[in-house]
Amino acid sequence: MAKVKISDVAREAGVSLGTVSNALNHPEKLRPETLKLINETINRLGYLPNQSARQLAGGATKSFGLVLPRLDHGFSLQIASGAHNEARKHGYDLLIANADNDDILEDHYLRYFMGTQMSGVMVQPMASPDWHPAMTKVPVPIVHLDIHCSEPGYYVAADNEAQGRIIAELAVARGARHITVVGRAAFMQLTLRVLGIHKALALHPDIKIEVIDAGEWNTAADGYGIGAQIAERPADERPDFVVGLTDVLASGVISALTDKGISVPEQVRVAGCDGNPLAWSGAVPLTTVAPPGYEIGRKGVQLLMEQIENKAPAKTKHVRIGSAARTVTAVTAIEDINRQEIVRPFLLERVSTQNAKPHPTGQPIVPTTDINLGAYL
Amino acid sequence: MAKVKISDVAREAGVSLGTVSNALNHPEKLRPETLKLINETINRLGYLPNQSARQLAGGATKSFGLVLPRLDHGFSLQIASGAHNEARKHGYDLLIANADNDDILEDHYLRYFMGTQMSGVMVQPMASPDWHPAMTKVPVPIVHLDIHCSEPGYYVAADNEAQGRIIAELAVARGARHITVVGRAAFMQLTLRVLGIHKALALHPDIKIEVIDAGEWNTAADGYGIGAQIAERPADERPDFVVGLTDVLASGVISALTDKGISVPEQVRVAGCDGNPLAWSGAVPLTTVAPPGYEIGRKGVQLLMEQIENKAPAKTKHVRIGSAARTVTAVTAIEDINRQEIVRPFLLERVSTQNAKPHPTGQPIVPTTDINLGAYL
DNA sequence: GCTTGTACTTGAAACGCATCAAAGGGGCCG
DNA sequence: CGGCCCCTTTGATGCGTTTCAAGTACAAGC
Repeated sequence: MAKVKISDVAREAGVSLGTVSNALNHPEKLRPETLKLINETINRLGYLPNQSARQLAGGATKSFGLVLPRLDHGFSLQIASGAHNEARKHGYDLLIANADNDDILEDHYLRYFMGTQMSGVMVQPMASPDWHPAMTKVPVPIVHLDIHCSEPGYYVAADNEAQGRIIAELAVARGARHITVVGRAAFMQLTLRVLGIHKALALHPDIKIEVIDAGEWNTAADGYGIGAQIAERPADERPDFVVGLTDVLASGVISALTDKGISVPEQVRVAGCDGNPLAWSGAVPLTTVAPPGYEIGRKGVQLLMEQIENKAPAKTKHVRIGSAARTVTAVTAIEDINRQEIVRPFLLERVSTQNAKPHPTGQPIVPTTDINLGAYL
Repeated sequence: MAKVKISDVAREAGVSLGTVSNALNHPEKLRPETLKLINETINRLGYLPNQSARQLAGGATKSFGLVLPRLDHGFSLQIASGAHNEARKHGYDLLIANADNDDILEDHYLRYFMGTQMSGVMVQPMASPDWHPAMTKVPVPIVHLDIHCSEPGYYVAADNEAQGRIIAELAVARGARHITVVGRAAFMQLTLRVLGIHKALALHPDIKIEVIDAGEWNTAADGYGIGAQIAERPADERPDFVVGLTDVLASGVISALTDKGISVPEQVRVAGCDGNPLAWSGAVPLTTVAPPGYEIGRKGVQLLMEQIENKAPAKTKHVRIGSAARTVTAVTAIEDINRQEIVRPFLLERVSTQNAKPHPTGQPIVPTTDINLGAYL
């Protein structure tokens, strides 16, 4: 069971080595009967091309790498999904690596991908991308997702600050007097959300605001714990509006409040912040802001293709994807037939299904808009 | 910005090519000062080793490939998480490919991984693994996850049939008279669940049972649609127990019923079948059976390691992981302080946290058991 | 029959690295 | 001072492909 190599196939089929290679890569160059003969031999021998050798000899392969901070975060999955579909559309493979919230690992996989002659690499970085100089010197297209900074490079991001702003404005509109933000702003995305919340509330100095740290992982369990803690306060010290920095947190809070006999949203309103499908399946609806993860992944691949196809690509390009506000609005309009402002996954799915999208999961609802970062800052 | 290669580093550092290679792979062989010089040069030049060349020259790399049918299915994510952690523990990388419910793609990525000189490959196959002969001829360790069949090979699976049986027995214990199974049994796993349900109910011919197809994707939206349909029936034609073949379906059903004014679980009980964290975050708890995805991923990697380390590995090995029943029981016991039998993610997390597990996500609660398949059939 | 052209096929060269036998250098002992 | 051994470094070799210039076979046109 030694490995079958191309020369074995060639010998066995009675043709030359180069011909077999052509059968694999340029079948149109071969006489149909030769091709058939070779294919039969390949199957008979169980030959599998050695990708490493292919890549070494042939330069880049048609595949992209995607490094994600975690796999169990719905937003990252939306990115993966969008990136996958777009990549396949261009005939590229997509390989995903899980950095597991570890920046050493993130760097590791990044280097791994860049060294594998990937055609392009995408990262959803955990922190600011102050890359080792090596990164920028390597001639592999790279796109940073869900983050923006002033360094040169390609970036695609949702507008996290706007997400915070929108949810805060929503709270104000609902007459909130006391807002509690739940979560640890460990990652830049979350930090930006908090920033957005503060900016929006700066216009309303009369509204009380507090931020509660939610433990390292921002899990539903953390949310539950804090929810329980909030429930035990005297009624007048209790917030009337809770914002979970992630939807999962918010959903934990809802569960705790409900368990403790505090009704949501009658007594306390709870909102999420990241449109995370993980948190959407519950029977109690959760108001949230939906960032277009799918679109971000898609646009990321498009930027990769752009860099590949242009000989002299732009040095820097910032793209901000779709206004979260519009998503909320659109779905809210539909949801008005129900009892309150709601974003639910199946309703989102229906919306996109009605738009004749082939497969509902994670499909974009919000149009993509390219906006120069400068216009924002 | 031409690619920096090892010879460039060697020339620049004034050492030979082999020395640089040693610096990368066997640093202990070098004099510390030489090593330091080389490392500095590597950083200065931004050298990144070409993985393809490494693999070509050096044989297999320490990395595993994992092909999953979809990324947005919680169970697959648990597998990925378990596999990832176990792989890292052994110093291996894990690369994930999304087959996107497409068996052509599944095959494609499988071949890709096998051809990349991966040390091992895992698949969660969509259908029965009647591989092309090529698969078995390639000397790369392979483990099939979440499936079992009689063909030779390595398999790790949850006991899907038992999952169905358990949920059906639960329904009987709750006094169900009319059970509705919701979902399309498109994949073998779901088929096995239905089989388990039928087997368990065969002992209770007086209980009415019906199966409703849920559309191609078994989404929450599909569940919602069917739930609405159930809600509109006259009360006496309505089931008193609904089983969603997936938790997502079940959660859609719950939402619909609740929306239509039918209370869960007072009027209709709804249960899931696959312990999918995606569906767990809601405020209305969902009874479900939790298959140990994390454990399956972990065990998969262990089997890979076994094949790698043993010169003459076993031809065939079937492993069934952990009883789902016990999970339900364990958590139910804890949940008794609340209002009903419940499995909720944060509670699961707490259980495992109490057990001093480092990171809660997807951690195993159920002990792993290796059981010969023969004992089951 | 010879030339030109067309349609395939060939095989050597290169891709960037790990490996390993061999060479080099330095210290120690007799 | 010579012989030995150990530690470090060297560089030629080969890994399995792709590529491409060069070759072959055959047909058409003169």
